[in-house]
Amino acid sequence: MLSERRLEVLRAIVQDYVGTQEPVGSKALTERHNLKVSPATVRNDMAALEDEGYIAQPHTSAGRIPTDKGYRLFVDKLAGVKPLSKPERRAIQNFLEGAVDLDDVVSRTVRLLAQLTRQVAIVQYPSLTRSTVRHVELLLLAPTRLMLVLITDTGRVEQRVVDCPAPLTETTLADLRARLNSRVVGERFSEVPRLVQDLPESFEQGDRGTISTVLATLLETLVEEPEERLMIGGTANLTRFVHDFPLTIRPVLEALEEQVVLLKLLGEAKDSSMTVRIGHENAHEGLTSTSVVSVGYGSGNEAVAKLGVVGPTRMDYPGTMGAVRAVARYVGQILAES
Amino acid sequence: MLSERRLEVLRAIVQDYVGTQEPVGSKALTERHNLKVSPATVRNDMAALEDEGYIAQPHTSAGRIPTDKGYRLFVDKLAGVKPLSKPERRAIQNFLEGAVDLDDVVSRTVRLLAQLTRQVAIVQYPSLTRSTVRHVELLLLAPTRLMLVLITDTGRVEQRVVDCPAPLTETTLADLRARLNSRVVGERFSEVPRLVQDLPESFEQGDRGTISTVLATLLETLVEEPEERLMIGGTANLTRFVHDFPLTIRPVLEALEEQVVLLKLLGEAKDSSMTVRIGHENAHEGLTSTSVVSVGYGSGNEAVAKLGVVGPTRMDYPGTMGAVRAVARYVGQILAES
DNA sequence: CCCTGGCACTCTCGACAGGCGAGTGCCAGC
DNA sequence: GCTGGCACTCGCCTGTCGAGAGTGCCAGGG
Repeated sequence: MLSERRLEVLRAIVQDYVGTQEPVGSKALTERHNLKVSPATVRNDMAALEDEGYIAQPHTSAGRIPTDKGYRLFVDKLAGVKPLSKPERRAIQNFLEGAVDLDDVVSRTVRLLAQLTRQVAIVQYPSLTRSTVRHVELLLLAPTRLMLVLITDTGRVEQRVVDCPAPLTETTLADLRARLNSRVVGERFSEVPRLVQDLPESFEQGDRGTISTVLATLLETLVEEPEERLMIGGTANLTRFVHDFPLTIRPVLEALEEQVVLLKLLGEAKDSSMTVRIGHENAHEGLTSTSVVSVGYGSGNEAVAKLGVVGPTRMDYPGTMGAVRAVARYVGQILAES
Repeated sequence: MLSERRLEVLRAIVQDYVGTQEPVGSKALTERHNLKVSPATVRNDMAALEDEGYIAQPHTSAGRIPTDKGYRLFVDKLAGVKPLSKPERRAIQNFLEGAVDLDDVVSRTVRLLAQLTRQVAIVQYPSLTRSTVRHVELLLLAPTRLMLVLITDTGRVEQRVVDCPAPLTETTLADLRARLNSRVVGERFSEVPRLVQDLPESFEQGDRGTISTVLATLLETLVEEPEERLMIGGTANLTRFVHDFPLTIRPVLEALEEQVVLLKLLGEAKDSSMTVRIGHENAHEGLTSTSVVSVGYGSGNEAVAKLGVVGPTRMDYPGTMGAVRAVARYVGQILAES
């Protein structure tokens, strides 16, 4: 186990390195933090920390920088979550309250998060699986073609065009619409398949094929989660780290374009509490020099989706975590109101 | 007026520079293109081209590179549009046909365009103003709160929550829904205000306020074009130009995050034909070292939106224009079918 | 009149060497 | 167990130099 002071030294190293982006030496440490010991002592501590793998030197005789393991310890034991200031919280609330629809909420959230953390922000759209049905609409486009519109309690809208095997009359359609809605409105998506299972049987023989087709499309939309969508923003912030540049930024931008990768990233943390994945803890190899801070958000107690930021491992963890948590909280509120 | 051969020299310079990304000298030119004259002659031509402002040298005694003016001449007079190969066209069609809804069409188009051109792709969602109404749906969420859903002929869906001044019954709502749809379905957005103007008068006194509120929201959605949305992709391609790097990429990423800027960018070209804006021709200062190739696309003869790519001024114009044109054409087809 | 080969000049780029300074590890003393 | 001192290492910066590429100009030839 590391002594109290050595932990203190590690904390100082992380803080200084995050601030200056440069390897930090023993002398600078004693000057900037009042550790009440001499540089020589700190050097001994640093040697110990290096043996344990918490810090490393880029080259012999340069200062030390934290390793992934060092950041991990810092986040777990040494850092709190820095709460936002009153004005910041007011600003968040004001900014989010102006949103007119779900797309707008998400896009505002992304911009806000990117601006607050000065990093790349990722916001997942409220997930379908945990949502409930608000309404299902069916529109006849042509005798054998109709459009299915699904509206969820989170305000999300999905639509599909369905080609029917046989023509359908307006009356049959109205009938189907009414019965369908009376069964599924207010229900969770996972319940829907069970609830509509026997619906075709209550229609005339000739229409059953069509009804089944429509229902199949509906279930597809619900179950397959055809696109767990998300929005990202603040990619320009990547350019703030000009040092190790093109090498780092390229794979990150590529990873960010792969929605699948990002969804997996957000999905990896099982529960909805705040999660920090540092450097190589991220499975995707384009992101091994970045850290991901994510948290669930939702309209009620339960999280319906996640949001977070991606930044260099050398990020201001307390500040970032504070911003992410605060934004998630307010977005939850906004969703609950609408 | 420039002689035939000098134009040929300019073309050669542009082609070589686009290929190699390096200033091109007189000797290399005569070797790679059979100009049938000596390097010395080419040097004289180059001096003339430089006097006219079509090319420039980064430093004394380096090769020449084209200026914005040079690219402009190249695009206008010297370059054709390079048609895509059969397999490429097949691939486009196959890829786009798999789309399930409008979002999917747009997202596939973006990815496709980014991949084909190896540049940043921008696709605007089909615009509301030129669209027609397919259906308007009204749902009662609470006695004084309803949701308005607008579906356009391009498959786009907009929804708004409306707070009513007075409670509304299901029957009145059904009545409104029916009358509203019978008037506006199939009509252009610009016609709608006129068509619904006298609608409140046909309802009972007590409901008129509510009806007016609903209609006002509808008109707002139609007219204000509250969000001309678009999607971008392929930003990782920006990192292919590692040379002048952080300086260039930063403002570009920032500009790309500003949807307003991009919409203006696409909107600037008045008609829907292929437009190329080179370097400083772009109003936004973050984009002065990039070129934008854009074209309108639509389901019928008329364009409903635009798409294009953003890349460095030193891009392969014929190839890029070919890809952009082809993609626009196929997207139009897909939209027309659905 | 235009093209051509030759020549001197300019300028960038990479390699190399030397000096500087930051930072370290170790040791003896308190 | 902490501290000051000291020798050492090594990366970075600077200046110098030579090579190479490209140019502009000029005189000669078709």
